[in-house]
Amino acid sequence: MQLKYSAPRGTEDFLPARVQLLNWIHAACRQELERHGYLEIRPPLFEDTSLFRRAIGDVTDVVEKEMFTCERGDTSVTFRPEATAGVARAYIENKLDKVRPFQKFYYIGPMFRFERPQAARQRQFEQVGVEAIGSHDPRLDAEVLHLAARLLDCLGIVGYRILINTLGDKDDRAQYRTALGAFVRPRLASFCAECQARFERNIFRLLDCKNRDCQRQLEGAPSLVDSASAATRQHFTEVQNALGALGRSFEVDPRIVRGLDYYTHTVFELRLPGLGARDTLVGGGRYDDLLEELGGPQVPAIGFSLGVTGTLLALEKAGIAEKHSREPACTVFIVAIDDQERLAALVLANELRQNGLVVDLDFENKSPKAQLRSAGKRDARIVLVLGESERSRGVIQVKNMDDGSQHELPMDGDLAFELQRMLEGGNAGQRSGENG
RNA sequence: GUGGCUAUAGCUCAGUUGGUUAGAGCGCCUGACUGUGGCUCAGGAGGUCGAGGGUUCAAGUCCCUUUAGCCACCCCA
Repeated sequence: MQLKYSAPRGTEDFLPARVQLLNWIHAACRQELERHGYLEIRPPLFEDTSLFRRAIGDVTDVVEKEMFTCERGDTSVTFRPEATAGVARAYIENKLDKVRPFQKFYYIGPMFRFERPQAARQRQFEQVGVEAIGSHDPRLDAEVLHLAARLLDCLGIVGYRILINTLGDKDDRAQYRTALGAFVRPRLASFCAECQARFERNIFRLLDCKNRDCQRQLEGAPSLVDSASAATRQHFTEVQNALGALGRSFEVDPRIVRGLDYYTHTVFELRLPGLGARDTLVGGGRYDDLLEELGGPQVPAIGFSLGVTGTLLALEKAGIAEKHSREPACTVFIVAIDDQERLAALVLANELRQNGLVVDLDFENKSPKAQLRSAGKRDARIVLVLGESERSRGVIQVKNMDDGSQHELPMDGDLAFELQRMLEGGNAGQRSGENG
């Protein structure tokens, strides 16, 4: 069983049943996002490599070792590892600040990161996310965060934790970097090797090290809020108040620092325990300086993204995935008894389809019995049987698959209308089993 | 980039201390009086046991290499 070709590492074929599940997720998210006034935006799947370097940060791992980059002559483009950079670029390029300074966007689509796949982690993966650009209002932070949680709620995911923190502004971070450095330096030797490297590279990353010993070392470390400016502290407090007003419970966790360089002030994660290596379903935060850094206007912004791969895993564990993974049924199936009727069946299917019915028929030259079986497997609610005796009399057998009853209808009447009536009137019975 | 685990039919897996034509369940196909599904019964197709090499009279079973998948680290949705 040696296959000549297989899907590239870290990619996945979504077969029809799974696509149903994805579509359901998309639809549920879309509805909730649009209820909150977010409009869909679709930047390209790849951008100039330099955009990501600038936006995400040159020394982040995402940029250093996870980019799918394509060089062609003197241009270098990269498949987007995340969407914020592209949306920010689009906002700037289209001068949206002149049109309507405050705008709320959402996106749904694939992202690409060249890394080793593992649980809930693929090289091509999908994110649902939002970017609200043009407001520094702490109520917006709360809305965005609440919206992230709402998406999980709408999908039926329960038991997630909301963790929030503030990274303050540039000055806050500069000051905190010094304070944290002063705390860590004397005991640096007792941190893990990776943390020792992080100490030079990005000291904040020490805070979310998974190593227990490192965490213990950090007990009593200063937190950013302590040394932050009054304005930063007030913003953070107001975010928390607004969240409370929305009825969201959350935990303030000073170890939430996020790995992308553009974050400022409010950052947050929604975590669902028990998912494996990556239990963060949603990550996000403010990025008040990013647009300016990319050469745009000085406008603040905030966003999040939800990882669909992890969400799929969560839905499977919760037993929600299965009932949204069924292949769609065809409502009418046409059985041709003899070869003479096969062409007529195709033509009839075409007519019924044009009248809005979901119709299918046999393409494998199966026996009538086998055709019926196919119809049953496809969950057809009505089977039309076309044989010689029907043809000669200008009628067709209409079989109700739910109760097995059968009657004749004239071919020249409004067959589509009659079938519709049967389906709507419940004559063909309700779908057995599931409700809603 | 580093480490661990796995690799047998379409799917989920059994395969005893290496020993005759490699099994099950599900799925698929066919049939059970002429043109009728779901249930039942009967039958059938489908595997060079991931690939390459080695040990042996004999290997799915032991050893080596390799590839892929899964999982973990890093990092992150």
